[in-house]
Amino acid sequence: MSFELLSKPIKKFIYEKGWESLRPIQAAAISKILTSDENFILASRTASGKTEAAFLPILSKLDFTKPGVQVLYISPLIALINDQFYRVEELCKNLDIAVTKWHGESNKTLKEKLLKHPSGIVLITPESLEAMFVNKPFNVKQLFSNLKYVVIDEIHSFIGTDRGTQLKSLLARLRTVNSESFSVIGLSATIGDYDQAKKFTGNAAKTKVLLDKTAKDINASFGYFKSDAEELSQDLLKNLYSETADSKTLIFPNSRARVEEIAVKLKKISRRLKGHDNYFSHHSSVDREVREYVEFFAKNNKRRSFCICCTSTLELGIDIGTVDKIVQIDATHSIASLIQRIGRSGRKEGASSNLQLYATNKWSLLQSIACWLLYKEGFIEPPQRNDRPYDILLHQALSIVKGHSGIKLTDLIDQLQANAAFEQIEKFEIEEILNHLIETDFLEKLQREVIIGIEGEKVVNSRDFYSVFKTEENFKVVNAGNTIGDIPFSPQIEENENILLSARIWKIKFVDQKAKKIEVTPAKDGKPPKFSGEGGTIDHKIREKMLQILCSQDIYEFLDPLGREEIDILRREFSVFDIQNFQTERPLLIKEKHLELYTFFGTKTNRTIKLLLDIVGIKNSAYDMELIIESSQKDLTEKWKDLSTQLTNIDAHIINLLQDKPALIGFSKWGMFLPKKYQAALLKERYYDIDQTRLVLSNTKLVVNK
DNA sequence: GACCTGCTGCGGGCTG
Repeated sequence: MSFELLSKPIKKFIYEKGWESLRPIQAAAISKILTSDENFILASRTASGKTEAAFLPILSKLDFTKPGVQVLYISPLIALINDQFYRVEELCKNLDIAVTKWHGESNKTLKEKLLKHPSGIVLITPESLEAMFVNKPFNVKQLFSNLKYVVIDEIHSFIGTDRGTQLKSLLARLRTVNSESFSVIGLSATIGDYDQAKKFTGNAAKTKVLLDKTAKDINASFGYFKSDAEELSQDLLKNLYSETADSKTLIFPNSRARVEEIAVKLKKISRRLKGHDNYFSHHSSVDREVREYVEFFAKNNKRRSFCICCTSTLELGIDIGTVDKIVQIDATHSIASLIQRIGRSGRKEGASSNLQLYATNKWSLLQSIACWLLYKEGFIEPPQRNDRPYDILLHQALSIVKGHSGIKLTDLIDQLQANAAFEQIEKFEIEEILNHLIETDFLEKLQREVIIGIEGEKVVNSRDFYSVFKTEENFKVVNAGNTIGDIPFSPQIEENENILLSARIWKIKFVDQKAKKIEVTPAKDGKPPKFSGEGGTIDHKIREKMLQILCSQDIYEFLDPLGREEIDILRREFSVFDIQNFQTERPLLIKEKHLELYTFFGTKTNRTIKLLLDIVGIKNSAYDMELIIESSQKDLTEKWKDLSTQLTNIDAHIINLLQDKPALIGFSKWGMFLPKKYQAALLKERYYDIDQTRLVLSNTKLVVNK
């Protein structure tokens, strides 16, 4: 049915490809996109043909002989643009439609060609689009004034994030140069909140979700191997080796250090047992060219087994060919992440996914089970709220002023106020922030116009201006002229220390502090580099599920005997509390000298509770799973009832806190240039969770041990 | 006890 609606050349393309039928999401998207100008979110699992679902109808529908770029495809990753370029170009090859890659690593001559003859399809990153607004505002108009469609790939990676707010603002700015209006198509396999996804297009009322819930079969097994924090147990490694030696595997531990540990140790085992040598590591500290080689190897090798240990660098849709098995070591930090990772195997039609889970300590075991059960229930955590992004507004204000090289202050205010990304920010707030930028010399006022000020010049002319996220400073690791990767400096980095990187072992020969360079030679034994990081943000629902598991008697068939035994031990430990309702009751362990409150709340709620306890003067230290409280039970229960009253005055508390610890705003790259009041508002919305805390404080009953 | 992402314009030197 849908097929008949397509244009002749597109039908011919499908015949020639030998496709017997359209996938469900494609059939749905074709009939909807061809017959309306609404926005759509295409939600269906990985490798279900979403790219074609968007492009087949768009290519059928539009007249590409018209001047100007007709379709803008936006991706969070350069690697994804490079992959999609081939797919889109193949679709377009008989249609005489120009397809241009536009990102920091793409060919400049081809970019110039596009500027001379704007037409066809452009594939771009948000940062490159930002740069275009800043440096080539005239070209933005020339290229995109006739734009008909914007396709956003992996749209979940933008929703609720700073980068997403930036993109949303850029789309709003594109609309102001667009002669008619363009439609937005978002693609994703993991949408946690459909209403938020609809809002992302800038017009929720005009956005429809097309959903294909068909899931793949998954063969899952789960092993518990207790290990210490430094090194994995030998039993786990042996088991992992035998499970993966004869297949194409992706292994996801949760840190770069552990990636290196596993890659090196499995390779050692494999050499001893005369197995294959195709063990790789893939994460942000591995040199880009080395990573590209690993991706190339995986994609182009049909028969040989391989094993890539990786972080979330291989979580999104980069094409690495067929993978037989996914290994997850310890709990993912979100269900969305688990779904993306599972999606990397069994990509072929009809093939099922194979998942092997491991846990190395009791809390991670519990969290892994919670994630797995929530995954099977179909739960995906909602994205973070980002309703009043003052920091991104500040960044966009600088970007607009720079792009205009002078703009009337009232026009700037109007533009920001009309921008859908900032719709919840009041006009007087915009004025206060702009006035602050003028006072701090980021902007300079010349009668009615504003231009970039002295302080502003320092940031807008930097290469780092175009992104809204922060990056750490690294040292380059080099062996005989070959770059192996980039690692953060730590006290461990000194001559004659041995480190692991890129699945190999190195001895440090020379550290050049000035050039930020580390010379290394191959070695036999060593340790992973030290990487620093904040703890992850765990959703409330995962923690609640963990308590539910402890309170239930369910037996988990998927879990190995050691894992079941560990869960039994945990359940016995918690049986001293008589928890009847896992949603409203929380265990409070009374010890001789202190109290241990097992909150089973999400990370942000834990943070907020800790802040409130500090405010009322209850000495405490916060850990992931528990709050250690140094006060009497009587004191705590009395003040607990009163904690929520502190929430009424939370703004003043947070402002005070910021005076003492200005570094708290460090999570936001542009937030540090805001007035303190707005920094506090950012902290309140993004670092703490006031609403959830209010809710749990009014509902939660502390249950003490028998 | 975390992970990830991207990047201009200009000038000078070199290659074909």
